[in-house]
Amino acid sequence: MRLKHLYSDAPCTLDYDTPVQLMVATILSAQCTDARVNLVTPALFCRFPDAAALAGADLSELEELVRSTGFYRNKAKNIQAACRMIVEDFNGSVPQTMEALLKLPGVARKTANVVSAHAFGVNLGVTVDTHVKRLSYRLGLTNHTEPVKIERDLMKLIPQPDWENWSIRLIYHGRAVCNARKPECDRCALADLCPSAFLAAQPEKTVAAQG
DNA sequence: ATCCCGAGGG
DNA sequence: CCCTCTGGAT
Repeated sequence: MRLKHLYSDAPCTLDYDTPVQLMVATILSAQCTDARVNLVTPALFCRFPDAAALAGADLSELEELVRSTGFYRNKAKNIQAACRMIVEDFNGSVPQTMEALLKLPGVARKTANVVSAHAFGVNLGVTVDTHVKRLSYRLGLTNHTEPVKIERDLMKLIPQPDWENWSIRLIYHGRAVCNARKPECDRCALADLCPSAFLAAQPEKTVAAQG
């Protein structure tokens, strides 16, 4: 199995003006679809365009602006705290190491991976989220259930010289094509190699089979 | 009802 | 491991 063949027609970049905006949008995307994040970010970044503005924002106004993305109280508080830390400790820029990124409130491994890959073109690791787990399991890329072991297995399959964006591609493919409810095997580049593809005609059995 | 590019805390 | 936080789409 060569992951080189895992090409989706999905964009591997998120179009935001600055790394700070990308980080904010990524925090907002937790347990929330991109479409809804894209609905709130224009007004959000018009009102509070950078880390300094977000750091000084009125918290309740910030909460209202991001309300529809869910978990909005946590997200607003974390975004503001992260931006304050960026202003005070990181010279106004999103830090570029995993160690520093993890210090930002609301940023853990998954968000750090996505921010780094999108904003800086550097993969700090393979993000093993619910989508990547499902995709890896269906494709038989791993026998394991622990994210650390799945990550290790995936690392072996990713072409190392140019593995930038692979973390993102895996997530996106798992979300958009190899999705939980109705996997779109007819537009999956790996369908002919996938032991689960034939179940696509019976989506309820596919989901049940994944446990 | 179930899920969504999760994080933080116990 | 568990739980909580939240709104919206399907």
